[in-house]
Amino acid sequence: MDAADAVEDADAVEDVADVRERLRASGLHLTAPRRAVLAVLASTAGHLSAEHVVAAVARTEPGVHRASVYRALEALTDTGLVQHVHLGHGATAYHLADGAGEHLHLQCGDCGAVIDAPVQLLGAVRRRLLREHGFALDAAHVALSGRCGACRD
Amino acid sequence: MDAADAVEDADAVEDVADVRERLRASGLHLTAPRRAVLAVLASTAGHLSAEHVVAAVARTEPGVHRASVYRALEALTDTGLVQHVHLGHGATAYHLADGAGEHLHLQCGDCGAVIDAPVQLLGAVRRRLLREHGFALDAAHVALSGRCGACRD
DNA sequence: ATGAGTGCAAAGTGTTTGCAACTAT
DNA sequence: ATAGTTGCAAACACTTTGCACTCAT
Repeated sequence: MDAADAVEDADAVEDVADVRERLRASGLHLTAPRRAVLAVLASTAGHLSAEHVVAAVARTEPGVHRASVYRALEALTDTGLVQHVHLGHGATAYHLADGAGEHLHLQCGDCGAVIDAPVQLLGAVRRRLLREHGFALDAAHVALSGRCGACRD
Repeated sequence: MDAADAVEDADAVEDVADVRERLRASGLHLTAPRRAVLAVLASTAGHLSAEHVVAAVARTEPGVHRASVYRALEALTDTGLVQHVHLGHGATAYHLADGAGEHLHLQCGDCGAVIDAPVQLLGAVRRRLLREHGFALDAAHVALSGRCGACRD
């Protein structure tokens, strides 16, 4: 996938046919709960907890059960459409997989805010961990903890 | 305080009088649950979940309640005697604050193993985050996620 | 048609809290 | 004496699971 379906302004996951296609590749169906979950994630720039998604989905699709949202998030993660970050403090956060590539996450231990940062920030560390510890770092999968500028008054 | 106290090795946290001193500095008492929790942490090199500590404490001090262990871990953390790491997968892990200084943690997403690594590994990243994002990284507070050498086969 | 997916209720972790009784200082 | 602490039970937040039914394909 390159020039043809290259990344435009429009987010690829908002294209229903494309989503159905990707799900089909894994033998999965495109259902109302999954569509609703994707819509919620697409409508928010930030990182949402599963419970937050549950609440948001309830507004447009009142019939959708909490468990279905959790299962939808899992299925969409498996297909690569959605990604999640484990936060030290609080619940797992979900966001659409942006075509641009992964980003890593900084979480403020005081206010809880999650800040995005470029992955390459840990590039050198990743190489060193691999070489010296045989450890293949997945930098985007957990948020780095610390204190944000606003909270360091 | 019995004769056995004289036999302890150099580890400061194993010195009961010293521990009492540090707790006192915060107006805290040295109690049976707290002593038991420290003993458990001192007897294990690795990182223990709160529930693991609960189980271990139950062996020597059957009367100690689960809630007291959680509260003891919190109190001991506040005084700096104990530290904890948030793991992406699974419960928070506790360990004694080693006088040598902090170390950071690598967790394998496959086998769950927690590997220690030197803090300075993230020294450059920490400086850069502070300068470019105003973010004060606490590198030891969450485990970095990835896949360990043994699981990459 | 048929396997994938759903809603529901219920259970499972991991952790916290209100409160009366207790104890280290 | 008097904070600080405990045990207990119950609540808590987040997430998973078994099951019978429904739906996308």
